[in-house]
Amino acid sequence: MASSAGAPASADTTVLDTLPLYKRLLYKNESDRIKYEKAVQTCLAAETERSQKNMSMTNGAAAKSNGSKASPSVKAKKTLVKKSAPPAKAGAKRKMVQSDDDDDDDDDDSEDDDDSESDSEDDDDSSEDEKPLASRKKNTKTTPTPPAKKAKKAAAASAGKKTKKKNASSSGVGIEKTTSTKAKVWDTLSHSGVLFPPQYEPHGISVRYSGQEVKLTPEQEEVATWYAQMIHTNSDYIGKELFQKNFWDGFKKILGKNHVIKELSKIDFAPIVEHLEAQREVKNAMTNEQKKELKVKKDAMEAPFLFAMLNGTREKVGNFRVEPPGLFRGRGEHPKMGMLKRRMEPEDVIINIGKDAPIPTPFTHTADFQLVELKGRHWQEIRHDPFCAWMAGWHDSINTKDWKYVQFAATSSVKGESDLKKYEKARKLCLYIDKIRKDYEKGMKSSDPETAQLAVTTYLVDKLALRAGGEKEEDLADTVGVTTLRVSHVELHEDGETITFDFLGKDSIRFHQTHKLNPVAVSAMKRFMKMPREKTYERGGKTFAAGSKKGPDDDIFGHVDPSKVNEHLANLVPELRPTIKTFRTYNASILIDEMLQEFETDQFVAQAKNKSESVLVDAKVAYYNNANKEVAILCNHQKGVSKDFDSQMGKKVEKRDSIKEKIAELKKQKDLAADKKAAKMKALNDQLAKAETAMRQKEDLKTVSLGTSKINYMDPRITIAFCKRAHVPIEKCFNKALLEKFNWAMEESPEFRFDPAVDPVSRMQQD
DNA sequence: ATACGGGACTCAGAAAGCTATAA
DNA sequence: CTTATAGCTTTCTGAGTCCCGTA
Repeated sequence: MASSAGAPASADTTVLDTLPLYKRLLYKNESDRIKYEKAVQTCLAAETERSQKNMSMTNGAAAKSNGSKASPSVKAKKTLVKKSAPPAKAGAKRKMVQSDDDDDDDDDDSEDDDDSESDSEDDDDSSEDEKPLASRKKNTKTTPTPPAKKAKKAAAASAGKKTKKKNASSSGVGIEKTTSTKAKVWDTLSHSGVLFPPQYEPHGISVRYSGQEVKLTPEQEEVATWYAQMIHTNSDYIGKELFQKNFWDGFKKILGKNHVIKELSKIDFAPIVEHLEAQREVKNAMTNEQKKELKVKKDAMEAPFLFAMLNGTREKVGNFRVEPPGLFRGRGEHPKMGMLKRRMEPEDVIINIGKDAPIPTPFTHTADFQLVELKGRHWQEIRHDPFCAWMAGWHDSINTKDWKYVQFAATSSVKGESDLKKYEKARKLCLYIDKIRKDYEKGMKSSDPETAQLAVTTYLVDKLALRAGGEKEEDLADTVGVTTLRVSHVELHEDGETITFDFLGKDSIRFHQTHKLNPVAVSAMKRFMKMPREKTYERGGKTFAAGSKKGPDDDIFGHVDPSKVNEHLANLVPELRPTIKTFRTYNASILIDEMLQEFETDQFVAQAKNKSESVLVDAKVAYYNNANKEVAILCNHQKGVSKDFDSQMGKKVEKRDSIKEKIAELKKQKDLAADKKAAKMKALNDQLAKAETAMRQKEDLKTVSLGTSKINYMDPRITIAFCKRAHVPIEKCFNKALLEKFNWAMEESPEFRFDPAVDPVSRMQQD
């Protein structure tokens, strides 16, 4: 793998000097390069050794090592592996490692206990770097090696609030983070608060009601304009009965009793829609200079809100703009779609800020981005809670239990820290996954229904990366997760192991997949579905009594809920306390880690001989994106098919066909010099290949969204290590925003492995 | 209940592609 | 005829939005 870059250098220049710029950027200096290359070699050798061992042990591993030699099958195998048995494969691999050095592994476990404790302490240390060492040490560790489990239990026993208060009152220094209790986020915090959306500027245009012009008050007009806006943008919501009903309920109140307008269907919003269309045209007609000028004004206006001072450091703020009023657009069949979302006022907003920081002034702004102070107004509350990372918040006016928060941006250090923690937790799950799997494989055979249901749900979480699925109120969209799956959501096939899931998950995104699962789990599910209803509940105004026969709308796993599953996981692995969510991160990361591990630069270069470097890099990136795609499929990250997908696809087909025609024509052509003809042919063939790749990509990614897994699920260190190993500029995989967000991971070494048991660096530290 | 992470969608601007024209 | 360029159109991308779910 490393040999391409390890070519002998001439006497006066180092190898590093001979590399193209993007490769040079990967290393600090020549010795750094050599170090990396060596590490890569070692890592590869170890990997080869392991896979050879695996080959002699298990079938799955044998398939793997065949695959890496017969590269054409790699892709096919990928799909197979992913579809049929990712955990099994991953498990087999880790099992190998563990059985190799059983003693080590036991040590790993106990050391890890300490790790998870000291992890949080480390964080404290780093956040307190500015403080005198003495005051740090005093507060972080009391005894050299406290029995971790004891500390945790003791801490867990005291309620979160209490611990919080205690810490808060302990003169603010050194928060004991021995628990999952919230940690102190800041000592000092200052910021500019929030920016309110512009006040409504009436346009004075009427609607027609039964053909008659009806004047509206500014307040009524504003609401009518929201609706007109959705007509204007041709929104799908407009056609929905529920949307219309909810809108009308709200609008009716704004109109007041005895208003001439009595029915929504008789209102003609056309005049306002026309106005909006005219406005859009004006906007589109703006010259680039005018646009730029506006942008400058906007930036200047927003500048004060962009950053906050957190413990003396300037950090970027996320969403400081208060959400403007409008019509609520729920996802899927949301019962509240179309309801009026009212305007938030300073009196609605709670500010969280340092005691010594100046209290921000509430501002709104004009259409041309001039700040306007909201005089004589006040905030709902000024809070000084250093255990909260938010700077402002307000109650959502639609889902009144919901809160909206102004938080730090994803690129901020606080978010980076919690990101790292999330991935480290998921990584450690690798060390316990065998234990968990053994537990649920045993559990699903249990005759105790709760034990069996806990086991099967955990199995599904591990296998399919499903979400938890909490109990939901009736006034929210009817979506489910693993613990709330209903009888009608699964179809068991004849063979007793194939199962088709079809349900709406988060955001009402359809999960429609067929899998071959563990027959024991499937037969257990069959049993659960035939069991009498576990508990009485109400749904859709009807009461379902416990003890009766289950129907299609009944929960399959009536004995369990997310907290029970999470509790079970926590009891099983008290050192880590993984949750259902941890499995999603774990599964996504381990999948891409293993897929990228199978990429071998040398082999790749050999295949791609006589290709230009940029083509080569493109191909590597395509390999990466394909792995990313598998993760997105695992997590069921989808995107809506754009309205003109078909026409766009049609164009691509046309283009390909026209190239084909040109090739056919060229073939017939006789009166052309052979060399010229060959050159043309090559160019056309390249074009054809490109066009076909583009078509395939477009079709493949028609409904798959890669971004979400890249942002939230795949440990960035895996990607960074891959880029370093394969000599792909990191910018090809991470855009500007992600580079910034994953700043914490950039120094990762090329041999990084997600599984700490396999990661050379983690192993070194363990020795 | 609170706090936060995750999620798809939207829209504007950028990039890429296309066409007409001129050199 | 090829090539370069300008000016337009289409497609892609990223930032921002605002809604959803978990612990």
